[in-house]
This record gives sequence, structure tokens and C-alpha cells, in this order.
Amino acid sequence: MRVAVGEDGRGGGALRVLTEDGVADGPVHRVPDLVAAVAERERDGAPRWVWPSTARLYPRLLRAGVRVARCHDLELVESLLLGHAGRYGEPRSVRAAWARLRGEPVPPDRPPREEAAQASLFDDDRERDAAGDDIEQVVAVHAAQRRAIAELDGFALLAAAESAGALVAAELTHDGLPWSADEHDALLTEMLGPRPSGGLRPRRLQDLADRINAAFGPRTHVNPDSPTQILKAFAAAGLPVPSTRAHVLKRLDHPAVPLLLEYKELARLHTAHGWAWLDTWVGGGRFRPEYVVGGVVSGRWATSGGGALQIPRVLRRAVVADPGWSLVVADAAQLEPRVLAALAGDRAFADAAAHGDLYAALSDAFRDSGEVSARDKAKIGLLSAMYGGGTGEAVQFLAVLKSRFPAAFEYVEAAARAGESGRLVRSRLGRTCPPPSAGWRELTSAGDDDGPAEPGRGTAAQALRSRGRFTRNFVVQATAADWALALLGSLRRRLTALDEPRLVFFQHDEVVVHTPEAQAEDVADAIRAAAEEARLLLFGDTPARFPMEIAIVDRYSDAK
DNA sequence: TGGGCCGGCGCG
DNA sequence: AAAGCGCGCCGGCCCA
Repeated sequence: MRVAVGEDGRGGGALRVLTEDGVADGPVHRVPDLVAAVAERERDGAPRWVWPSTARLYPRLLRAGVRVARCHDLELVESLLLGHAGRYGEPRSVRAAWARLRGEPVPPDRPPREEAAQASLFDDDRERDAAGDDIEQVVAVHAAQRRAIAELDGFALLAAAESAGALVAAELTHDGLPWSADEHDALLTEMLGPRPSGGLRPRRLQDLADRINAAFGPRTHVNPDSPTQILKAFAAAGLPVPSTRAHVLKRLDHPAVPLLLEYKELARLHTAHGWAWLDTWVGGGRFRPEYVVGGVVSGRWATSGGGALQIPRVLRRAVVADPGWSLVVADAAQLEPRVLAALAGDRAFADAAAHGDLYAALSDAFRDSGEVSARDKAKIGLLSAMYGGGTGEAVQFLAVLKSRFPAAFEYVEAAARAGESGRLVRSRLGRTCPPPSAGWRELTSAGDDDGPAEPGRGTAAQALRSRGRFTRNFVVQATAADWALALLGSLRRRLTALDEPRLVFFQHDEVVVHTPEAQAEDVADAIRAAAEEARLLLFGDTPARFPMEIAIVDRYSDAK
């Protein structure tokens, strides 16, 4: 059973029962307390909730202690359908979708900030009504989406997985990642010195900054945070460099270099994940980042604050399970090459990807050269195939891959050719890459491959290759995201059955579950089962496997 | 002073 | 050793 939901902007709303196809199957029920109404229906029957936006509605339900099993997120599905039709970036609200159905002018989406502010800003009923949902529109847009989905292979699963992902994302924010502010503070103090007052540099950073200045001599003054000033200082010292990136500096023989490298590393920790970050993002022993489902074209999630997907490895020491609880940390080993093996139906490759270390399994195709191990050659070759590299030694490694695994090789080559000719490519479940920009079409259609390039735009040949690399990678990265989303949905369902364990972190191909110690092994089993279910849902009987590396720990940093 | 771009680097 | 893909965030810096 499905139930359509519309909010009225005052805490109430409307519900309407639908058939699976989305046909209204009863009258509209107006309810004064939407949270209570959803809670009640979820208890007796757990329908699939059809609502405009999980990100807007579900946090309120969670705060009231209400969790739901399934939903259909109209805005996320609208985005997927628009993308499939090559119409990236068009408004995706229910209002906009309704207008498209009726051939009326399509209203633009409201920026997220305005949306967040809306609840508190309205001071009269008319404005509230304008911000609320029209249940008739909800029902009609859902029915149209169901019809469109039915025409597209894999899309029903994609819509369900994306919607389940939205539930997970809201729950991750609500539950939070266990985070020890004391451990974090101790780590910062160890590495940077005591917390400074005001906007001062921590002692260790100031000390390094002073020594860097001394290393450049008495007449030079540099702010180590300024790449421009560092470039000038090295040039003045007779060492012109193209940039101040760590790998460039490493090649220089100058006393400032080791100091600068250390400064950069510590300054990064201080500015990105220092005390200010701790104050802003950690409270009550939990880190609560905001995730953006569908925020990356490939279907990966983005974050809108807190940088949850860029937590430095050294900080994982601050992620500590509650007393009597454990963290179950699981990541999909070498997910992308395995996805390619399954996608391409490359028998030899999939067999190699059936067990254990994939790169090691492929390394018999290569020879150790002393400098580079056979395993590393296999890895470089694979990454080059998936990312579009192919300079230097990678060329030979690619050639070996091509002869050993022709189907996998051809799969990504075909995706690259599609991109270069301006066509769209899709993930296994149908998530579609954005079309090339008008500027790209203009630049590449003239046929002036090596004509004079306009400043800053590059040549047509560069643009073609760049688009080819993008679509080449898209098919693999987006299908890996399909798989991860399917795993997440399956795991969420299994954890609900275990009751207490909670998903607390998700990062592309890795999950962390916070669980009572006694249930840790059950959680590990649930993760393995979810990975297997995702494999079957996406690829059926492929011989490729997606092994999960699982660790049961008290601290995130103790996993691998 | 605030917006926007860029260099650089964290994560996968 | 870096590279080839996808992101977010910071400080510096330029401009209005």
C-alpha cells in the first residue's frame, strides 16, 4: 500500500491512500497533526509513504521518535527522471513537476536556505498555504512518475534505493556519529599545542612559521598560508617552481621544504578540523553532519556542512563507541574494479574478482620489475582504464589489460567514445550523466582541433578528451553508487529487525554501525548479507563478488 | 566588507 | 612518483 502525504505548513496536512500504480484509492484525509497521523499508520501496516521531500519532512518525524520503513521521494525521483531524459538541473519540486504535466509555466526551485527559513518567517495563513503541499499535485505527480518508471529498465529499483537513501541520510544526521570531544581535543593539543585564544596560530604552527621565515633568510617575509608568497620566496632563492603542492616541494633541496610540508599538514588539520570545527559540529557526544542525497551526479552523496566525507584518518581516533557498544566498520574492498567486471560481463575479469585481493589476482598478468610490483602495475592499469589515464608507464599496463580482459576494456572505451560524441551514458540502474554544456558543443563542433584556443577554454581536443574521461568514469562510479545505495537500503531493513543497532556513517563504499556489543556479530552478518543482496539486485548471476572487509572495534581508528 | 575565484588538500 | 575520476572546505586574493 502507498499513502500520499502533503504538509499544510502548520504541522498538519493531508493523507490519501493509493494503489501501487498510484491511483487514488479513497478520499483525502485532512489531519491536524501530521506526525501523529504518520506514526499511527506506520504502526498498522507500514505503507510506502509518498511525499515531496524526505529531507524536509522526515527530520521532524525522527525528532518525534517516528521511523518509517519505506518511502517514495518525489523530488529525488523527479531529478532522476529529468536526468534520464537529458534535462539536468530543471526544477524538481512537486509544483514544478505538476506544471510540466499540465504544460504550464514551471516555477523555479526555492534555494535550500530559504526553505529552511520558511517555517519561522511566515506570519499569515495565506503565505503558509502557499508554502504547503497540494495533495492532488502529490498524487498526480506520483502517478506520472510511476508510469515513467515502468518504462525504464532498473528504474524502479533506482527510485526505491534513492528514496531509502534519503531515509538513511536523515537518520544518520539524527542519530549522529559517536564522537569524543575530549579525544579530539587531546589529539589537537598533541599535534598543534594548546588551544590558542582569539585568532592566533597554535604554538606549533607559529613555531614552524617562524622557522620557515628564518630558512628563507632575513630579507624575506612569507606567510606560509600564501602560495603566492611561497612561490616568490623560492624564486628569489633561485628555485622557481610551478606550484607549492606538496609533491612539487618534495623535489626541492631547500631547508624550508620539510618545515613547509609539516606546516601544511598541521595547518590543514587546524583550519579544517580544529577546535572551531569541534565547537560547531560536535555536541552531546555526536557529530551530526548534513548529507545531500543525489548531491553528486554519479549518485554519490555530498555533504552540506561539517565535511563528513573528508574526515582525516588521524581523527578517527575520536570516533569512540559508547560504553558497552561497538562500532562495526565495513568497507567494500576494491569496489570500482569489481563493479566494472560485473558491468562488462567480462568472464575472465569477473573470475579474477571472485575472491580476495583483486589486484593481486590480476598481477600474474604483469611482471615484477623491482621498481614497481606486479600488483601495483595491475592497480595502475585498472585505475588508468577507469579514470582515463594513460601517460607514462600506465600505457604498457593498459595494453596488458586490453589483451587479458577485452570486454572490460571495451566497456569503458565505449563509454569514453559516447562521451566524446556528446551522447549520454547511464549507470546500471539508469542514473544518467549530465549532457555536455553548450560551450562544450560549440567548442567541439567546429572541427578546429588545433586552431587557436580561446584563453582559458582549452582546445577542442582537450574538451573531447575531458568529456571522455568523465563518461568513462561515470559508468563505473555511478554503478558503484547504485550498488552502495542498494546495500544501504538492504542493511537498513536488516538493522531495523535487530532493533538497537544504528547506521552512523556512510562514505561511498564504507559503512559504520553503532551496536550493543552483543549484537556486533549479527550486524556483521547483516552487512555481508546486504552486500550479497545488492550484488544480486544489480547484476543477477555475475561471478564477480563484492567482499566486505569488516572490523568490530571500540574506535574507528582501530579498523585497519 | 562581502562575493567569488583559485590553489591546495582532505576523503572515496 | 604521479596520474586519471568525483567531491567540500579553507585562506588568500582580487574586485566592487
